[in-house]
Amino acid sequence: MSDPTARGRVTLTDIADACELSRATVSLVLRGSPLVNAQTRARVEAELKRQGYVYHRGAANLRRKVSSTVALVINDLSNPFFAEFAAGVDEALAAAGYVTLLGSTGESSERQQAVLTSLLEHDPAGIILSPAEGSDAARLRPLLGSRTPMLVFNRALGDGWDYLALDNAHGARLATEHLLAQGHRRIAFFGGHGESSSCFERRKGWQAALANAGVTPEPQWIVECAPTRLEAARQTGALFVRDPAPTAAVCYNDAVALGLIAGLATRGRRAGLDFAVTGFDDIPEASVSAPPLTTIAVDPRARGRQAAELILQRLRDTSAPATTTIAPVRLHARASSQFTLPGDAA
Amino acid sequence: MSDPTARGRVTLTDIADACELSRATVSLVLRGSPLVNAQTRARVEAELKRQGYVYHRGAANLRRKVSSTVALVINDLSNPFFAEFAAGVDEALAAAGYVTLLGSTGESSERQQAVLTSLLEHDPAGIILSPAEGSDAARLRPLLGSRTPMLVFNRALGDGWDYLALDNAHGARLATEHLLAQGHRRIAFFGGHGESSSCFERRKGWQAALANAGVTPEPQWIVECAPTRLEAARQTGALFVRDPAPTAAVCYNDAVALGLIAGLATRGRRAGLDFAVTGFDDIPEASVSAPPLTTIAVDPRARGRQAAELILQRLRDTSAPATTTIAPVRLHARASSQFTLPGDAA
DNA sequence: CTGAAAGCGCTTACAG
DNA sequence: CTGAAAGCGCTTACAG
Repeated sequence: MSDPTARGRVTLTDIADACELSRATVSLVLRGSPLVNAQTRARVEAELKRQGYVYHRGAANLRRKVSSTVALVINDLSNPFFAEFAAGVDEALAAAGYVTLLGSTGESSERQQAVLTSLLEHDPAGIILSPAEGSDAARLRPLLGSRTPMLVFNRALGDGWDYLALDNAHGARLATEHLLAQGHRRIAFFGGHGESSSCFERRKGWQAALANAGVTPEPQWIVECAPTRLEAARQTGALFVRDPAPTAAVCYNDAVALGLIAGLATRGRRAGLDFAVTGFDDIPEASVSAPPLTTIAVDPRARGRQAAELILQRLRDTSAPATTTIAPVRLHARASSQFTLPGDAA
Repeated sequence: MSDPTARGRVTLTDIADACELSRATVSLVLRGSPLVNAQTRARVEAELKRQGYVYHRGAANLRRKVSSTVALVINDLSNPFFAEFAAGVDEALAAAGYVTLLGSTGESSERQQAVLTSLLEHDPAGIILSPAEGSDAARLRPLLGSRTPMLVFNRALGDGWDYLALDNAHGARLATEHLLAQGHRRIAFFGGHGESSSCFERRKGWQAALANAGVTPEPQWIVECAPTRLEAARQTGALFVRDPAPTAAVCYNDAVALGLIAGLATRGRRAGLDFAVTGFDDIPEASVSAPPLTTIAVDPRARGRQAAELILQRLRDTSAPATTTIAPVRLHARASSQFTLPGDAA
């Protein structure tokens, strides 16, 4: 069994036998205990290398009743926003010695239940969840019990869990104020569904900025649509059903904004030149679209690192009350909002 | 201990005690054995639910000497190409009942060693590795031993491991032929480093297509640069140092192509109108850039699913010889290559 | 159909 | 400084 190319796994017992020591002593060497005699240690380490020993963290964790993994459940990795987020999470978890268990839900709350069930069986120390649309806290609670702490990201999900939120209201407010500063008054809120908490909050920010500027939004300034490029392009016409129509739109997110830009082009209008558009998220496409998109940057990678820090902190102190953290956002002005209304400009 | 909100974990023993059965019987219920009396089963299942029992797959796997995880090691999740790939991998692994252990290397072969070491300690059944640049098979081999099968993606990495390759040569050939068909003869190969296997293969395909058309490439038609937008923009001038200059360029990848488009614009040239550009990858930006980018689509999500299938197959048959699979690619023509040379057109 | 016993690979008091 | 024994949560022959 001392042949490194042998079939089976090399275990602590193999090393102990080869060194004529007990497993306990080898275990101490493995975890760098100062108790072990230097010569003994050297002998063991040579043997570990010689046999190609691989530590079985699962067995150790079982015995020690600890876990060295954190589960990350994401709607959809092909969304660059979540991919960046995941990259940030993994980076920070790895730095802290944890391994990321990945799960994705495809925005289905059914799959979310299944994915969480499966991941929980792998005994994660904690969970970072970016909830699928229509997630139900009541169905999640019995699944999670009280043993496994969870950090919810991006979408509110009821009490009892830590929550990392984007400052949606503030972001939409920044975008709206930016457009107001360029002389716009009739500013639409375009895209998204009112039921989603992020859409709701962004509308609130838009509304607040308008109110602050003495503008009362008309009902037809709010256009709902699924947050995809295609749907947004299709709904573009809804902005122009009544006269006078909006001259600018704060979009629910970048996908919607890009769709709107395309929809405008179809109607012979050019974003940035005769209509002003802002997005939300600052996805990579935003910088290369035609025109480049003014948007609200949320730095998803930094959010990922932040989420990881929050859950690690929670692992250290399970008893502290659940906390809500609001992550900053900032305006990234580009050409799509360049169109100003000279008449009204300050 | 029958209180579901109790501190500790609910174990098989808790359930067995509550039902006045042995752990063996409860274990059989858990895994759906037909041996168990229907009433007994019902009783146990009620108790499992009542106590909020969560299966500890790690303990079961330890005893059964199996693993239900696969490690996925990716250069960089913020690259949408790899994010899509990861999404495909996770989708297929989850469907097969495996959980994905995530690791990322940031294109550092040092980190890659560390990440693999850490992941191996979690006893994955197999590994899917998209190697960091400059990966060294000789350093990887002792790490992996012969116990853990690995599937290498995208970059060749020596023998003994399964390999899923993109058909780089064919893709570059398609792009080149596309440009030839539009009348171009002086077609550059722009970007990338010759040492990287993917760049080398793509150049080969470009060369073959040119040779096939009776065109002998001149040395200055090959411009090297780091595969980033910025570097490509900086190197644009190198295409035009000698007269007659190329009228079209096959780019190493989309990032480079987008950089070239920007670099051209700086010099007053417009891709698609007075110069033809093709990319490689079909990243999301390709469809919204100005102009939209003609590129080679590799469907990274499908590649991810394929990679997962390949490693799962390997888990079923460890003894079969290592295999190389070449994934198809296809041309996605858009506006950036629209520029044709009327004089030479067929 | 159910139970007693051993064991997966590791760690942790406790002795000495 | 090292070892013997028990145990983490589960499964697997083997009895009965």
